[in-house]
Amino acid sequence: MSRYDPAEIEPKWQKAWEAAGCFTARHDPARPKYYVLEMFPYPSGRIHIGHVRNYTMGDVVARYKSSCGFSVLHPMGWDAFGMPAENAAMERGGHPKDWTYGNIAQMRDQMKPLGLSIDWSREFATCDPEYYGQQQSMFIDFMEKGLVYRKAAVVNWDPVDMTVLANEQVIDGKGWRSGAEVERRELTQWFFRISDFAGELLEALDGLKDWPEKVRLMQANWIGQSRGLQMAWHLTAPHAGMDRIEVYTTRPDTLMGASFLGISPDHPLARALEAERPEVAAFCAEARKGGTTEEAIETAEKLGFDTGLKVRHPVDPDCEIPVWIANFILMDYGTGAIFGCPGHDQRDHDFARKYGLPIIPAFKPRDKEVVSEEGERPDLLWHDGVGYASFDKGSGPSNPVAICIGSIPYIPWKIEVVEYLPNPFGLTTQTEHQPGPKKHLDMSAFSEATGDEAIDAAIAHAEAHGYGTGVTKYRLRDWGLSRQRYWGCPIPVVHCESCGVVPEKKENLPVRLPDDVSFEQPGNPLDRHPTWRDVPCPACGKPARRETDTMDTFVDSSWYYARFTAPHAKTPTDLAEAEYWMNVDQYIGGIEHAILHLLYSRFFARAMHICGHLPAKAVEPFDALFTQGMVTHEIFEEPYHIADGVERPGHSPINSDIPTRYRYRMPEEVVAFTYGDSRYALLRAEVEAAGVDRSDPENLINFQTSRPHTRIEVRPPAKMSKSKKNVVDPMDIIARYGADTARWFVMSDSPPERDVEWTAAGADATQKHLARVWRLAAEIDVRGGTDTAQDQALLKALHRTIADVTAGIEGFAFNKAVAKLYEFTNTFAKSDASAATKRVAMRTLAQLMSPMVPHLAEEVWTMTGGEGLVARAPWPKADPAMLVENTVTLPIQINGKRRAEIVVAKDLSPTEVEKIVLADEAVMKALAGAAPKKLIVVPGRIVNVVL
RNA sequence: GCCCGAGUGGCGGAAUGGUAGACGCAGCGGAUUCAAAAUCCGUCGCCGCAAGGCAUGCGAGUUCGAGUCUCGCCUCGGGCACCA
Repeated sequence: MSRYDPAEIEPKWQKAWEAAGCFTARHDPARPKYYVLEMFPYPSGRIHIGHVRNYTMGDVVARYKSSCGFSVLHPMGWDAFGMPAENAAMERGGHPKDWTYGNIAQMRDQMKPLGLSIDWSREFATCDPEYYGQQQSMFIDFMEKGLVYRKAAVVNWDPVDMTVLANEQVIDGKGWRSGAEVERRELTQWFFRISDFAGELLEALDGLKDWPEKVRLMQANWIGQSRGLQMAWHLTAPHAGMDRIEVYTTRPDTLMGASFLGISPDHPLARALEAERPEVAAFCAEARKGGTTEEAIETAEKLGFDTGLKVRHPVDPDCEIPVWIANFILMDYGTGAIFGCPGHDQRDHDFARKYGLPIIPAFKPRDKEVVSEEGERPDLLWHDGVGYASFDKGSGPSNPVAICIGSIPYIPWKIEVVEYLPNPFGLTTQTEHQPGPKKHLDMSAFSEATGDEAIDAAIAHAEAHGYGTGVTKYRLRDWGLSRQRYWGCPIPVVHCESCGVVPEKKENLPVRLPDDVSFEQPGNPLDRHPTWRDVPCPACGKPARRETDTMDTFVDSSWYYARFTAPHAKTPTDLAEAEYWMNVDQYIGGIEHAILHLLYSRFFARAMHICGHLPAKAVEPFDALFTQGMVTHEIFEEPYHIADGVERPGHSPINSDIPTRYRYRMPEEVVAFTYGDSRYALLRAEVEAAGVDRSDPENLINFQTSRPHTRIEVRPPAKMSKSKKNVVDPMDIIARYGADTARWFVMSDSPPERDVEWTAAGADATQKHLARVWRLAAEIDVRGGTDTAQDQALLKALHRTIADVTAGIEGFAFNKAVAKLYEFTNTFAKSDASAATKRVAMRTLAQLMSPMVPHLAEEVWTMTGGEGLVARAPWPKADPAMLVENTVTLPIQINGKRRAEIVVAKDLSPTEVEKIVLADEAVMKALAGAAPKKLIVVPGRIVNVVL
């Protein structure tokens, strides 16, 4: 061989690793273990470049740790249940199972040429009955321990297709296929009691030292611990057997600003009124329209309905305030009822202004003025009707102090120190005409209270006067796991008229999904499958019905890491194996999983421990977490429309009622280009058919201009996702350049935690570099240097590189490790050191490169006389003696600007440095004979002369 | 709307509060070659002939010194409980 030929060397070394069993995880009590895991993929059909990035990172860690002497577990599996398989069955026919296993086979074939150090003997898919049967067994254990229960919960309901929709299937509040306005509907569903663990899951975050701070923060916010006041507001007249409304608030200090009480449309009182009065029913129906996501609810127009009922203020029973039903109040949060304080809450403020409810301030900012109308205070600057006492010159407003929206006072929470006054703002007249409380909490002791102190004081007041209790609540809700879909793990219970809900007997597990199902109608085929659905009761034997809901796919991914420690055990886990391999030492995955997947896994590990499936040490299953950035790409949407029942390309004709529709196009299907400041895309097939010369954007824009109605929308880069079709197939890079080029390419340049927009430019250059390393190795004997005097310099650079690359890999700074390897390669190429030394240096370089480019590394290792496999060689150690520098270059700043530099002995005393600095030409010139005002010497780093 | 991030040359990016732009890509100039490919050498933030000045999304602040710390904005991305 006379050149670098990845097509020849890559399969060769992959066979060698396999023959040597390099990657088989061995339970070896004599050695420390290291478990590295990348979040397993959904088998969409083809790997994309994001997978290559993710799995190469894990592979670098796995290979590095293996070289460091650890017994490494590095497994791979498939998160194989979920909606895309059902969608494929609906669109193209076929069975989700065939589609899924076909995709798995394809993706495995695509991953293997990457040369990942994966123990494929542990591979499984979550849709394997062997796996989901163990999951069902654990579900029954969870039932026994009271970790699972049923209750009513809302789903997105498509009234035309008569089916439950996932949030993803709700687009602008409408069903994705039917286009019908989605409703919120209640169903009885299964729940895990994750909220019982809220406090523990929150506290344990502190122990996760090797998790990114931002992930811990996101989880803490998600769990959302709050200290607040729960209290009863009594109805002036009992209604439907209810005489009070329980309200929870995190802002009890604003109690005196209450001007209305709001309840959820699903509150028992609202339900009662709904049954009595058609206008309430009509309002509640309207309020239930739209999706169930928090985003949809928060951003929907605020709607309210005055029930006519009134409640008494807990502090001032003479004060009666109205009860409204409002669409932004969720039954799931708190008690499903709030008191509205429009003076200090933006949402309540908007609501009050819309419906003409009073806005009553409870406090004012200390030492700040309150103003009314825009224009009254010319010394203030105004922005959107809000006055600001100070403005920074330039862009935006800051320091909002004097607050007024229109003529209505409004104080946001940002102000830390507030002043609670018995009669804030002197609004006596206003309260006489409006139903605000006339008695006031005496908050004068807190005239300089911060928000938190005032909240504590208000809770203390409520408890002392017996109208409320301080409680700690969590935002975290129980985990609804029921899905009304086929392609998921069946919930192993049977509904019996006499026995109720009965778990399936464990010996009958797995409850297998039936194969004979059709997806021609919407909805869950299990519901329509009598021979699968109708079974005898496991307890009494009478005819009964299987549960037809399946489990959320998050359940599957909440314990796969534990299953990898004993993937074929006859129980969910094998405790001896779990004891050795757990925890996952390094978990790697996308930031998009920062909250749900990781929180569910943390809960599941605890539940598994309670049921005896995991040792106590594994309740936090992931010791260290790294969240890699996403690979993004532009999204292309092609317009089309349907006229007279026929699909036609392009936008619908102007002035027609026909809607323009869009479909996604893959990057490879379009020619994208920039013209002026805009991005354009054309269908590749059309450009090619028309024979347009693509080398000049001018031609492309002319082609576009000739057919404006077909303009493809180019959306900004977003996470690669199959549903948006903005995925790039890495297979052609691998086929053309080899796996090592693909691996080196994704590890260089971008820091792994950052998102990258994919661009293929540079793969050529990457391969050139690898070929250069190969050539440098091959040429050592032919053109080997002769100057042994240079040996020491080369070795010194080598040891510096060992230290830097090791630090880079340890710190997940792969791009910096790669940069150091480039640097050393340049040093090596220029060095005229002896052939013997060069051989040693090159062999070590191969080792340092081996986690990223393992095939090339083996080849170079062998060429330079390395024994055995690099994969088995111990990681090189930097000799501390070789890292010592004797001199250092100190930049000299004059007034903070660099003006000169000096080279001094590394340990020269500051006093000596000062002497040299003061004698420096540039410094003397700047000083012009005067003494410096100040002279700062930072040993080993910098000198600053202040004039 | 709420929570969490990110923003540095033409591009990807580097920089324990201490020389902004390591390293790579692209570009430009040169060597080699009949020519090209490949390879090698050099150059490369912006303005300026130069001295020098200006530069890390925008505006303030702290500091001898700020890409880095603080405050306020802007833009983009992720998550928001049934996408995985």
